[in-house]
Amino acid sequence: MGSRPRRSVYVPQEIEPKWQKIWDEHGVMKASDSSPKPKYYDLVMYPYPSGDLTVGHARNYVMGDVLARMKRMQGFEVLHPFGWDAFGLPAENAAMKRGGGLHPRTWTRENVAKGTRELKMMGILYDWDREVTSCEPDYYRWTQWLFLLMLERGLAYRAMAPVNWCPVDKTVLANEQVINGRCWRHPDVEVEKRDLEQWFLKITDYADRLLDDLALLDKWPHKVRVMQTNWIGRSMGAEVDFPVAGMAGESIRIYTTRPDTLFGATFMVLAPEHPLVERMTTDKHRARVREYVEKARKETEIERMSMERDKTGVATGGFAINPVNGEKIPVWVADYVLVTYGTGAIMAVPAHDERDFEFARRYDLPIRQVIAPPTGPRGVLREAYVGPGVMVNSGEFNRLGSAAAVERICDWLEAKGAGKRAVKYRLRDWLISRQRYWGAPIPVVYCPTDGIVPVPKEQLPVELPEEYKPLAEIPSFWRTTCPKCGGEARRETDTMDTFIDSSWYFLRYASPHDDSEPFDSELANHWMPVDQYTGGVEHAILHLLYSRFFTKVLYDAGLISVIEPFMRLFNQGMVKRFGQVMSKSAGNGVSIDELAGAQGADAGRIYEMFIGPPEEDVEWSDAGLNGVVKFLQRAWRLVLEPESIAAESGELGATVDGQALRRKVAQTVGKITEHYDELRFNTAVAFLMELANTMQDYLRGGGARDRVWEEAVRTLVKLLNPLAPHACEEMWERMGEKGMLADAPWPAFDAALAAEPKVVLVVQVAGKLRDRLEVDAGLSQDEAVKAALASEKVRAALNGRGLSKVVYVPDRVINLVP
RNA sequence: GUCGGCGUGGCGGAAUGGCAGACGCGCCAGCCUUAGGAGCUGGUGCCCGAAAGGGCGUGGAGGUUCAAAUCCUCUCGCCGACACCA
Repeated sequence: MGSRPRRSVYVPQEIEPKWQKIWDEHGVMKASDSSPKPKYYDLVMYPYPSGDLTVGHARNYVMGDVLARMKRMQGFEVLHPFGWDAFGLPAENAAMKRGGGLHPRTWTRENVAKGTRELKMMGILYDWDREVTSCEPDYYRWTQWLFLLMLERGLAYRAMAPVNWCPVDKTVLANEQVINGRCWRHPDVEVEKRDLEQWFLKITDYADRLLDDLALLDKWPHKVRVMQTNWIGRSMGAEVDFPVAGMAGESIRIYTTRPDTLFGATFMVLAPEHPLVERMTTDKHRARVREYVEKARKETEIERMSMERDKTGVATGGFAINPVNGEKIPVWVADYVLVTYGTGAIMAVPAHDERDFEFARRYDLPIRQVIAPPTGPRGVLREAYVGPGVMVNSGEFNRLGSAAAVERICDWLEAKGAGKRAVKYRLRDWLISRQRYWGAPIPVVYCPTDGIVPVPKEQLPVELPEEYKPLAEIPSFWRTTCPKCGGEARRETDTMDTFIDSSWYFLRYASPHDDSEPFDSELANHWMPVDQYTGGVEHAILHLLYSRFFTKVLYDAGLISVIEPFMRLFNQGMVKRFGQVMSKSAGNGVSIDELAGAQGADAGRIYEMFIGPPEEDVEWSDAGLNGVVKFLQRAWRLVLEPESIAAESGELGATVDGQALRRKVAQTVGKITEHYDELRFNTAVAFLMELANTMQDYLRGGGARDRVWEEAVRTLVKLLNPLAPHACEEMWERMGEKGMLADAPWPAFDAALAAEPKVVLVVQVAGKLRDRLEVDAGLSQDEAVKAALASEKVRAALNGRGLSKVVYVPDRVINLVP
């Protein structure tokens, strides 16, 4: 290589802007609604426009882009849209904190422009014509429309709810704004609990379907399905009425998942807020009970929920009758019973419930065992036994297994009218009111004559006023007339939780400019469901559960034909640097400008895919990035060295080396296609590196630059294209290929071509590796045994012993067991 | 506390019952070069050995299997979610 040929040098700064412009002009990622091709809906969770986009955040968008680009080349009509989750507290907080007093709208729009530019710099292609921004009136008009749909369907209602109230700001705070029981803006001010009328969505009506349909989501991460299952928290049990002693016709209804332990109930507990507390309490106990209830009410949610604190409670002095045995048991009040779950009252079975056990110990209440463990000592319990066992001390149910007893006792309760089977959920209705400016106004008015009146749909949107101030302080906003009677009325001044905005945006992408409805049903049915949904695991419950809920409501309303929105879900890991999640504000971010200006967006893209398993958090390293740059440069040289362009024609696979190269190319096509599809990008990059290495070895070994070589080069460029699209388009053009690479067909996998004629057969003797033999592929077991026994090493290991067993896995391993 | 996940070379990781360590980083030796944070060649799990070769090895201990990083049981460590839901 004395006199080097003049090389074309890879300069990403020149080619990246060039191709970004061309893609933009050609509308490469524009999705056609009327294409005859099969559709593929590739969606990434739309972000909050923080203005903080780094290469770390971009990782997830690169994943979506790689998939979109491959699916396009594979002949799919790909919908790959983008938008902005622009409403809500984060945007408002950021505007206040970092925007120097900017209006949230101004701040948001600036960040959207910035973010769009940065995404384009990374070479990520979206159908920008379909961009949605949740804070713009042409979007939130339909968010409001959907609220009205919920209202019509009886799924939106107003109710009193205890909320976090900041006495200084005179506003309700979101849970996220309460830090250690104090207001986030006034660290010295404790948040109060207030009962206020709030809007709720009845997601609990859908609890069963949300739970049962998780079974359809077999391509979701197991973890997310488990989390949603637990969040919904369905439990089966019974409601039982315990008559109150001395109060005819009055009873305490409890809920239990363990009706088999009914005979073990030695006392009862009411939540402090339970309506019967006051009436149960005898005069002697009144003062203490009132004091306790008062104290419990004052405590914040945070204090009350804080674990590892001793259970407290007071006796009411009242008694109730256990319906199964007529026993009179004392009724207590304690704050470990929650008024918001079940019936707000429990029967306490200290022998078989850890919490009741702890409480009974503390207040010296009786403990009666009614389930005998199948094994182990009986007698005095040192702790609650919560497992199954045999019924004891339970009258006619004695000697039954506890599982059978559950059914028998439920039957008994139902026959006697003392109780019934019941299902309860941990899931609560969704509180959507926010006393905040930056959200979609809830479109109702309060009329002294007509009560709550929805704003007529044709009057939507209820637009946010220009002035940035709590809506309740803007009379020009809330002073209005009743749509029904025309009289003076007051507008709702709360806005909606931002999770409402994101519960339907994936439908809006189907018809983003529709100005007569939230989405065109036909188009939504065409594109839905989302084939691949990619985003952070932090949304495992809220966003994903709410979106599933909305989808089911819209299905019931006949507006859409799918019951689940997202078929396949993927949670990508985060990019860290110096041990912390990369972000501009943390000062450890690598900006997209920096990257593009130095190693180039393509190197960054490949690196982000190569850096580690896509679902794991990964540590950014500049050294690792350099390795990828070298790979990219090597690929560039392989493809564009002058000799490879001036290829000779020749017979396909004329030489042994040529055949091997063809085989490697075919194998790589198979593996890359599969691994991109399964989002296993780190291994996909490794296979491409292997291919490049093989190609380089081929040339070094004197391989001809014939048609086999040309085909290898073309295939390498195509397979690499989704990862490094700028470099690959440029190579494609310089190779003299016609048309854009983005439009070129994806290479087809040829299994016959990929098959290895010779394989290395591993020979084990009694499970220990003794030799490796190169043999023809597809050997029969007899042939394999013969080949193995021909080996000196194998014979030595067998040491003259015969074979008692042979295990043969064709083309991989043969295990000879003496 | 409960549930879920993860523990593999100096490092990121690969292999989901069949050759442990693909691919890359780093490191070592050499080549090329005026130069190298460029390029090329070879090597690189650990231990014994001059070598041939042998032994050991996927947090730890057992087990299932012809065969285990992979499946099961227990255990240790780390991470995440939920957290009195009766």
